Amino acid sequence: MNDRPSYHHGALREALIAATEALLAEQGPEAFTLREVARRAGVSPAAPAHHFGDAAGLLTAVASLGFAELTHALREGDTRGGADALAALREQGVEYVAFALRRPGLFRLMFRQGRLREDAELEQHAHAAFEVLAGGVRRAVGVRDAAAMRPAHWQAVTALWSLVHGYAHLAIAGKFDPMCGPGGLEAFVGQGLRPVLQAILGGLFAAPAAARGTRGARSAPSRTGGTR
Amino acid sequence: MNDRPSYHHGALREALIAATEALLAEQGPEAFTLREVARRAGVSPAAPAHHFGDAAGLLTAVASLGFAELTHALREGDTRGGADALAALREQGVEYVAFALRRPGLFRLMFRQGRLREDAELEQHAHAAFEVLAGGVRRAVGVRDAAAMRPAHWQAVTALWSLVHGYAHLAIAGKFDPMCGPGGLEAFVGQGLRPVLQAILGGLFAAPAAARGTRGARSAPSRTGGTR
DNA sequence: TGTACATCAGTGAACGCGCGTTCACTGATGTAC
DNA sequence: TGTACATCAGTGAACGCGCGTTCACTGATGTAC
Repeated sequence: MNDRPSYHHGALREALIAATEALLAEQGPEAFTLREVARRAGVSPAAPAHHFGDAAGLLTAVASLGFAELTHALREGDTRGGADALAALREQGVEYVAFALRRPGLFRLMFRQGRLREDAELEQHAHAAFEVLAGGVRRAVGVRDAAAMRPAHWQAVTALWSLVHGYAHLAIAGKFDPMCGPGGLEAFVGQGLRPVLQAILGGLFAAPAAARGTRGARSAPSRTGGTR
Repeated sequence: MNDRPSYHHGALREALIAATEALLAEQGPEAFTLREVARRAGVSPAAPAHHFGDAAGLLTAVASLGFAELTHALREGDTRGGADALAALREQGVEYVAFALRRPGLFRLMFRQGRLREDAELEQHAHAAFEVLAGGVRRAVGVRDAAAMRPAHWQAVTALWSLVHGYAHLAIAGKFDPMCGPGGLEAFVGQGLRPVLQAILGGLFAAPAAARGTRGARSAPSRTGGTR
């Protein structure tokens, strides 16, 4: 099993993370075992313990990197949206779903209870991703910081997050396949997600229902004209 | 192990399903094993095979019942909404999330790939639940049947489904806990979900973006006044 | 109404499996003097 | 510049575990005549 030039691996930590990501991509979080990852890294089953303690430690590190990558993607979407706050939110949503479809196994791991351990770095990275979204909502409603957000603003954040999260989950689970038609899932998402996000953002930020809480929605001019 | 009055159990099939549901409720789908369920039913590990073939068979049967229960709940929401099509959709959404929070383990099982086997009854029950939602959208846009639905209508269906699905998943995963404040998750959902759904429905069904495809949202009167 | 017999629904011991983790160990590396 | 030695990062055999499934079996039930 040891056909390395040196007795030591040299970069085992990184190799184990890479092997885990590959396994997640190929077979999902259910297929993860410490032994399989050690096998892929060409190392004995006991070796990972030196770097990650146990299986949960390794998975937690990988999930943490996943959130960092998601944060990066969301920021890119935000930037692409430009000065139009709603367009920026919309592009964040597109990036969220694109990330999940690009890395379905990793995405599912990131939200899997039980396999991850409590970890300060993981929580920090997860929070950073959330903050990009919350920041986008703040820009859209003209609120300075988190302390100034009112319940309706939090509701808008949870609504947007829920929408893209659910969309990603259902798409990964193959639930949209029967509706896809020619072009497959990719075309379906590409054509459907953006306008839907746009419409929802219009409803969320233009109607009194979202801004005031439990009052009913009334006619009101939309705050955005849409950028495409 | 056999302290039953009779050698035969009498209603083992039902007992196994009940034991599985209890296990799902207590510890989630990850904790499910055939042996544990047999143990809870007071029966030998080989007994379930007579009724369900194998572990996937039992889980599939349970998931199937879960979809039937979900369908029932959605219909109740639809009815509660009354003649107002958007209110009916909104109440369906509330029911969807309520179901997931009431039976988190079962809900997660229902959307877990890998643990379920392909099964006609499962698919039929899952489709029935979906059809309640799609039917609600049809009523809202005044379309007769599935064949008459245009892409924008399917987009509305996927948007609503995604929203409540993601909301349920994130709530179950504890992601909303930091935002809950006093009253906990239940109050948070109760106060936040309904108005958000209302606002989103307004955006989805009033704005040209959702109705026409990729055009931007424009100012338009909301189609509903809200019922609370 | 009784009896023979097929079928059904369980038992419980045993199978092989892969898992995470432990253990004493050892080769390589780095550091102090 | 050498040398002793501590520390680090691996090995690989072994541990006990719980799993799903198999197997020959047996007790109970139902049916045909």
